[in-house]
Parts: sequence; structure tokens; C-alpha cells
Amino acid sequence: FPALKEPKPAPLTKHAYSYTPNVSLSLPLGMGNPCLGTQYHTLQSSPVISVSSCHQTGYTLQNDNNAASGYYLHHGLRPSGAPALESPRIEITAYSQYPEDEVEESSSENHIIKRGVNSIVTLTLPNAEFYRDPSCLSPASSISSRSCNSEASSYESGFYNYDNSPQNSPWQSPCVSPKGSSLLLSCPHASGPAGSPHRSPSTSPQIGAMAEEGWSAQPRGSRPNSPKYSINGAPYHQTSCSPNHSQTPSPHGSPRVSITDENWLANTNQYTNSAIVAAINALTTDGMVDMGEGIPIKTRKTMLDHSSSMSLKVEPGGEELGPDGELCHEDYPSRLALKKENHCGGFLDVPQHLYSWSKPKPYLSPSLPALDWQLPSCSGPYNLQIEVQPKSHHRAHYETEGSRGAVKALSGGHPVVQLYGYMESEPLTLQLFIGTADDRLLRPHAFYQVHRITGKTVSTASHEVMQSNTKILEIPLLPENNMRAIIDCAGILKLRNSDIELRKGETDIGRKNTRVRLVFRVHINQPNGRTVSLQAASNPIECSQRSAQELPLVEKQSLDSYPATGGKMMLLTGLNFLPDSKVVFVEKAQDGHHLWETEAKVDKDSIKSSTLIVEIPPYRNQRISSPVHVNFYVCNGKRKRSQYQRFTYLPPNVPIIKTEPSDEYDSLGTAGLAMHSKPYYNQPRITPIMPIADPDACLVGGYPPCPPRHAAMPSSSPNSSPTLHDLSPVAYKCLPNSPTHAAPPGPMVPPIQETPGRPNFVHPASPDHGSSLGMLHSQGSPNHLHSPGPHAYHPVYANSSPSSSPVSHPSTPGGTAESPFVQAYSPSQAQAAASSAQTGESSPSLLPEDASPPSMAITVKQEPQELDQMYLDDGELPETRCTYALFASLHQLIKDRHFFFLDGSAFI
DNA sequence: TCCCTGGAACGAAAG
DNA sequence: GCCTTTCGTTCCAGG
Repeated sequence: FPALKEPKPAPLTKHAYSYTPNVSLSLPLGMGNPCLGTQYHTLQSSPVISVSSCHQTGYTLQNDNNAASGYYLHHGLRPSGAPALESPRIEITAYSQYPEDEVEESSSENHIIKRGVNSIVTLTLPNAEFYRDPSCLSPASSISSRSCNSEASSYESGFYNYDNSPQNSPWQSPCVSPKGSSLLLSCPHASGPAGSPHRSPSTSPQIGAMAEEGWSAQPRGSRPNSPKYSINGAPYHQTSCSPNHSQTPSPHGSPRVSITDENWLANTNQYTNSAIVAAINALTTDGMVDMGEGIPIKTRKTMLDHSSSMSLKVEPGGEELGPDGELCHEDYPSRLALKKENHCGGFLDVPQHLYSWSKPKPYLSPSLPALDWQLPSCSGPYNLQIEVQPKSHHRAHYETEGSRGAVKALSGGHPVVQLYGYMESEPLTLQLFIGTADDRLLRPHAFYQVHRITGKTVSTASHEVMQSNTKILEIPLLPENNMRAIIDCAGILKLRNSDIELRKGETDIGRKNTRVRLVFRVHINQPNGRTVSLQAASNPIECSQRSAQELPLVEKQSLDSYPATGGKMMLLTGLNFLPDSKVVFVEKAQDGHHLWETEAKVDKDSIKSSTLIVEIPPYRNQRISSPVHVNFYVCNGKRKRSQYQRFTYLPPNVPIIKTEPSDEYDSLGTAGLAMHSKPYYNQPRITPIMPIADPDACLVGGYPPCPPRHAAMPSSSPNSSPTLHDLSPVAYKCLPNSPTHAAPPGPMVPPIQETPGRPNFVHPASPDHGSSLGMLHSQGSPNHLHSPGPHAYHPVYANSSPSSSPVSHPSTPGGTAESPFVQAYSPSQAQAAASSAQTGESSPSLLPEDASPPSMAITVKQEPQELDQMYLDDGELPETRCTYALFASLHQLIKDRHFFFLDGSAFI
């Protein structure tokens, strides 16, 4: 690994190879796959992944008791140490998270061969200088973007998915024992704790302890000033990474299966991503087809161990492990129920709860999507909704603090999530993790973790699992509760910035990156064996103490559009409004320059801490012929601004479609002041003049539209968008008959893993792209135009009204399905987009309904003077910067036919 | 006693 | 380089 010390650009060449009889997949990460969320990085140095399946020789030992050992034999070494020469390979050239010495040390401690003779992972690494190198920050790694090495990104989780893909999952493979598989998957340390002398009878904290162990290697009270103790470094130096040891040094030796370390270790060499999964998926025609025959068992094992991303924490004592050290995950509820019977102890049951986790197998899908994959909230008959949104502020707690309680709802209760359209009797599992709330695609937040709350006041059962360094809270969704869950068991843990930032490969910056979203997922197994995965993200939650106290926050606005003449009163509700609060409307060019800025008149008399009435100022140009998207913010003084809120000026002659008036404020004489909640994030809605999304937008592959929302559904729900789209599984592969629709441009996952035989997805309401593209506000990042990686496709949606705004766009939580993923992708479009993108965008001319080709300007946004301004001052992120590079890349990829999704075979 | 909560001290980083 | 401001983190106290 000389590159570790003498970094050099990773080769773009496909130097790794496969003698694969069945599958050979080689792609430069980020270049070859649109699913990558980090293509920026690859523009600089592109990791290369080559996946190949070979013989199965040597893989049959995976089910033995040496599973744990095998689990770590990433590199082709069998437990005996003998090289598994014929192991299937995943050869990856990528960044490394570990310096050589660390890897070695870890390896030695764990007796794990990290770099075997046949190491199939080639790490060609950028040097330390690359880390946070300005050149990395832009455009590839703007501060809050996930680096390609982010543990929770698809690079790793892709393995997870790949491991569990229908094609490769041992769960579905007749060749591999599900048990054995699950053992490997869920209990990478199985052989450790099971037979470990370190088992402690002590009843250390159970699930909650995971956080401490996983994230708090640093002694309480110490200042985060030493990388040595960082989560990255410390655990590998200070604590044993042995499967037999928890990460946290313990006099007793923790009996628990420490998830973090093995994940970390496993992830060290896991440089894959959604691309692989997508590619594999694309290369298969039926998710049910078991590719096991083509992929050696050991390959799957190996990949499974990578998928330790879904490993579980074992109950104290470790005795719960099965005789074989099993920690089964594939049917964990059952296992959980058996926990007291010495079975899989990775789950904490909550006695006081009715749900004992003993229900039949829940969601567990053979191909769970990575956490940074964008999923729809609605698919076919299913609709995952956040019925009650969390409060916009929740002070997260540090590990050095006690819990600060569960996230609460504005009303004083707790968030509520409900799955509609599910009529089965089997319970499901609702997953919850902490996601980002910036303008990019939703992904696990690097600096926050969900924290399981327990106690008398907690009514909802839950347990934790880790997936790619992201803690996931799993909560039962029970039919008897109408598939509704009250989320009173989820707090938010803040990780020290220094710990995270010092992670190798981590490019996010924690400073001022204090907003998160609750991300809910549910995986619904279909009778045909496939799985529908849905996701919904909450409104943003400000987690810092200071911000919560000082920054104004606009939660709702009564209008989100009005004629350019202005003059209308608009009611804002939120927090921290002050008598001297100002409301400023701004319009920015795509390069970030202010085109227009004006201070609106605020009704001083009406200002309360939570409400503010402002007069919409006239737009600078009264003669616009199409809607113009601008933003406004509330300012409490220098550097104390709210996030940008979206507002659209309409041509004067456009009739206004008013939303339901708010009774509460009718008296204010603000007719039409129906509140639009969290517009910044909740703008999946299309402004009135926009082509309203056809409710049938949810139609996918023959599925009926999403079921009508529950009557009780709050209209303000971010999921309430009428523009919910489904993610056609077909789109993933492609739509040869639908050239006007693009395949998933990002790590968007089809909600259904496979739908053979279904008609290709054709957007029912999009004879042109205007209508459909106008609905592409994805949950995680409405401003796809600016986002890294997956947004390379954004040009396709350049005429999407929400995305056409030159300024940052609100994220649209709620897992709305207005994802670009729903759009089939065609090279011609992309090319057209790429070329037309040169023409520049003139927002007023970009009528959403305009069927003309997108005309998004390709500009390289200037770097902000200060990093933190990216967050604070602009309220937006420097996401537009690499647009050109991405387009160029996109163009090339098209030419090279790297788009696997065009027709399942074009990828290679 | 533990959990939760609000406030603030302190130091580092940014301005 | 110095001073001020801002922010992150830790600590304390009270319910």
C-alpha cells in the first residue's frame, strides 16, 4: 500500500480482473455509474471496481464455526490462512481509510488477514493532503457531501446490498445456508463472543451501549483535540479490534459484539457502492434468479461480511449467541423471541411492550438498499407517511452528556409514522436513522446518530442495529396498530466533529452542520419474494443548542407563490422571530451571485416569536412570463438568518390557486394564507402554475397510483406532495421503449427490487418532461442540479421547476418520490441536456411546462470565501460547482455506454 | 437514582 | 498577529 504514504491519483484503468465466468463488472467509481453520489471525487481519482465471480472453491467452509474468521477473509484467505486463490473477486481501487500501519495492527490483533496474498482490494489512495484539500472540497467534496469513503455511503453499503441482492444473497441461494449467511452477516464476531473467554457476566448496557462503544472511544471528559482518540484512529490503536473484544476497552472484555470495529474493519476494504449493486441488478433479469451458481459461495460470504453493515449487537454475556456463535439476522424477530433461549441475542426486547419481536419475519429483504440510496415514500399501494413531524429543534446530546430525550413533535407528543396500503397481517419493521438535511441527496448524517431512548415513558419498542457506521433504530410496525408507530424512542446523539472529521476519507465538516432529518424506512416483502422499500424523511431538525436558541426558523409560510406585483401579506410561522427581524427576498443566479435582493415590509406589530407577517415585495420585473423562483429568509441580525424559504413569483395574469385557508389566520385578513409548512424542505409541491403532478404519478409498472392519503394526513406533511412518484424498478434497467425517460440518475433505488414482466415505466403524466420533471424534487435534494455524484443527471431535469432555481433548493423530506429516479434516462436526453446546459438558465424563461430542452447553465460556482458560509450565510451548499465536470463526465459515460440502466446489458 | 432539561462555562476556531 | 465573535463541547444544577 505504498499509495497510502505516497498518494497518487487512483488509476482509472481497469486493472483488476476477473476471470469470471458469469459476471464481470468493472467500472470506475463515480464515472461509470450514475448512482454514485460522489462522482466528484472520481473526477480526481477514480476508484476502480471490478467484480467478478469465479469458482466457488474454498467457500464451503463459510458455514462452519470459523465463520467469524471467514468473515474477515476479505482477501481471499481462508481461515487456515491458505489463500483462496479461486475466490471470486471484487477488486477495488479506491481510497483507503486506513494507513497501512493501522490496517496491520488491526489485522494482527484480530488475527484477521487484512491483506492476504490474494488481496482483492487494491487501495490506491489519495494522500492525506487530499483530505479536505480544497480541490477535494470542490466540487467533489463540498463540505457536507459524503465522500466516496463515507462509511455509510453506498461504497460500503453497496456491498451490503450486493451481498444481499437477490442474485447473490445466500438467503435466497439454495447454495448457501441462510443460517450460515446470517451468521456471517449479523455476527461477524460470532466465533469470538461465542467462544470468547472475554465474556462478561456483567450486564453492560445493552443496546444503548453500542453507541458508547461504537462512538465513544474517547474517555469521557476529554477534549476532542486528539485524533489519536478519534473514532477513526483510537479504536484501532487503543482497543482491540478482535472479534472477541468490544471496541471499548473493558476490564471485563465486552461480551457484546461490537459492531463498530468490525464494520470499520470490514469497511476498510470495502470500496464499492451502489453502482455495483445497481450493475448487478441491471445484469439480472429477475431478482429471484439466484446467481449463486455464478458467484461462489465464498464470494457471497465475503460480501456478507462486508455487509456487516447490518450487524447486530449482542446481548451482554454473549451467551445468547447460538452454539455456533450465530447471530441470526434474517429472521431476527423470531430470533429475538428466542433470545432468552440462547439464541441470537442481538436484539433487545422491551418487556413492557406488547410487541416482542417474535412476530414473523419482517421486512428483511435480501437486497436492502444502502442508506444513502434515495427511496420513494410511495410505491404501488404502499405509502409511508410521517403523520406527525418532529419539532424543528431538538438539542442533540453528546456522549459525554446524558440523553436529552426523544425527539418530540411540535404538539408536544412525538413524531408518528404510518404505513398506508399494507394489508398483510405480518408486522413490519420500521427503520429509523438520522439523515442529513442539507440540499443534497439524503444520506446518513456523519455527525449524528439516532439514539435509542428507553424508559417508562417510552411506549414504542425498538432496538438498534448498525449499518455502515450508521445506527438504525428498528421499530415494529404492527397491523394491530394500523401500521402506525409513535416515535417516542428516538433521540439524537451528536458525535464530536473532530472524531468524524478525522475519519479518513470523511469530507464532511461538522461545524454548523447541525441540521438533521429523521429518516424512516420500511421494507415490505412481496409475495413474489421481492421487496418494496419505502422511505420518508422528516422535516429538518436543528440539533445545536445555540442555533436552536438564536436562529430564526421558518416552519410554515402561508403563500409560496404570488404574482410579481406583490403586495400580499404572507404569514410566516416558526421560531425565534424578533421585533427587529427582517425578511429579505433574494434571487440568485446560478453562480450564486445575487440578482436581486430586497427587504420586505414586516408588520412589526404582528411579530411574535413564532409568527410574523410580511408583505410580499414586488418582483423586480413585473413583466415576467413565467414563474420565477426566488428565496427569502428571516434575519435576526448579522449571521443569524433562517434557512432560505422558497417563493415563486408568477406572471401577473396567472390565476392564483389558493390553498385551503388557515382558519387560525383568517382573522388576520390574510386570506389565502394557508400555511405551507416548511417550504424550504417541503416543496415537493408544485407551485400552482406548474403542471400539477398527476396523482397517477405514482403509477409504476402497472401499479395503481399511490393510495389516497389518509384523511388525517396533515396537508403539510412533506409527504403530502401530489407529486409522489414511484421508482420504477424497471427504470433501473431500463426502458428501452421509453426513450424519453431516464433511468435513475442517482443512488435511487427502485422500491421494488424487480418487476419482470411489468410494462416499462412510462410516466403517465408526462408527454413532455415538463410535468414530470417538475416533480423531481427528491426528498433528499431538490436541487439535483447542484448536487454531487448522482446529480450528474440533473441536467435532465434542468427544466424542473423546483430544480431550476439558481439558488439552493429545499430538500423535500418525507421520502417523497419526486425523485429523479422515477425518470427513465436516455442518453439523448442527457446529451441534449448536457449540451443545452451550456446555454445558461434564465429562470423566468424556464417554464416548467416548457417542453423545450433544458437550458440549465453550466457554471462553476465560485468557492465561498468561508466554508461555514456555505452553511450559514447562503443557507445553501456549494453544490453547483462541478456541474460542468459532471456533465462532461456524464457525456462521456453516455458515449462509453456505461449506463447500465439503459438496457441491462449496456453497462459493461 | 436515573433521566431529562436548561443554562452556561470554557476553549477552539473563525471572523 | 491580535482581538472579537461564534461555535462546539462539557459541565452543572434542577425538575
